[in-house]
Amino acid sequence: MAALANDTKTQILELGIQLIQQHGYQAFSYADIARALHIKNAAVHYHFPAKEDLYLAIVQYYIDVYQHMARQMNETQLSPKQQLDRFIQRYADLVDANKICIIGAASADYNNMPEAVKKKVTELVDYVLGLVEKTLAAGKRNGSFAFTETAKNQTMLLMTNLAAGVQLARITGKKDFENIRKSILKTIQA
Amino acid sequence: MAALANDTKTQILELGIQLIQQHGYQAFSYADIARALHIKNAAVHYHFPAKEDLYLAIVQYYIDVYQHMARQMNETQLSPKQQLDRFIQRYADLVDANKICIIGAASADYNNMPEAVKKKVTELVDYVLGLVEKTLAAGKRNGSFAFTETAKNQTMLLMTNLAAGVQLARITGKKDFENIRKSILKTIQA
DNA sequence: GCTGTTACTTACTAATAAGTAAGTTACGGA
DNA sequence: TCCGTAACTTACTTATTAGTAAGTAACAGC
Repeated sequence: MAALANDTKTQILELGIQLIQQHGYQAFSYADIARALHIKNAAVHYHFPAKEDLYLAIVQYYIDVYQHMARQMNETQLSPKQQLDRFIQRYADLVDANKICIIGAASADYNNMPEAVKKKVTELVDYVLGLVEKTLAAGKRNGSFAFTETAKNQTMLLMTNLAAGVQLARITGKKDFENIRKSILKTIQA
Repeated sequence: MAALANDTKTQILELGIQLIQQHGYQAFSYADIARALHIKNAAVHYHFPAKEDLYLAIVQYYIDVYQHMARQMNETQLSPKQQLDRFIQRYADLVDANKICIIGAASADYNNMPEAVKKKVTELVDYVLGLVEKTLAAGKRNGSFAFTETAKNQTMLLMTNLAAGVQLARITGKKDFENIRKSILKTIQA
């Protein structure tokens, strides 16, 4: 929303996202960000006073992204199948960039988070799960998906396949994610 | 193997495992371990000179655990169904202890690892995947499991469900893991 | 009874972490 | 033209990090 107002602030945010997905929250410092953007440590603190503020902004950014995605999918009248393909493609892109999804990254770090961040993460997860659940349910109704589980359970199966799929691919190689992707699609193919 | 020789060393190792699964590798320090065990920082370095050595020992420890488990399962002639139940129960225990599995934890931290640790992690993952694959294949042969994917692909689906299942449960609550567990079992039930 | 080894402690170091206070520069109104 | 604010930099502090060098106490073997 207001994210594009300030250039440096946006750059910090985007770099923060990248660093979390590539190295984890604990593994990067404000000094890393400052170095990469050719600004000083204190400039990062100017935009995000504490590291917790940056984390919060990153999670909020993803909530915004998925809300935007949901709206766009509605407007463009994408079929449930197309919606799901697009969603899965996001994970394939993560694999190519040697990243893991923020939800997985957040989970690994969950026990170290301040309450405010935990709450935002829960908000994000609930939103994303809800989004996929609606897509799966719609696809079942129009006959393009078939599964015997509830849409909610099928969503959890699919999401865990994707999230841990990118994690596994980091260790064992990209082709494992491709196999998982194909298997997921078979699982719900009508 | 030789792990039980030295008491303090074993305690450091076990505490290290716990800290990695609860907080992640980057989020704990030798000072944390020293404090908890009422020894000095330098004592931890005596047993594991660098943090990398501790990480390596932890991953090796899990390789040993799973090798032991494999041998035991063979000796006690557990059915594939019983073997899988036992394996899945390990993940349920993680959820109860508010931990995630080392493979998931290692994946989040993979890009920060020295090559030697990466290699050991790959060794662990390959071993565990191989173990589950054998169990699924055996279950299919004796008619207790049914699935259309290859045993390898089915293993990856199951493992990603479990690994990300415990991660999800950390954020959204334990009952989500229980639902995933039931759904997994339905998926492969003959 | 001396020697070596194991398992530590004491006492550090250098690097890096997050965070802050005070100053600077540029710019956009009123 | 002065004023305030935004977006920084300079110059710090304090805490914590991994890691080390040197010393010590207990004990086992010869």
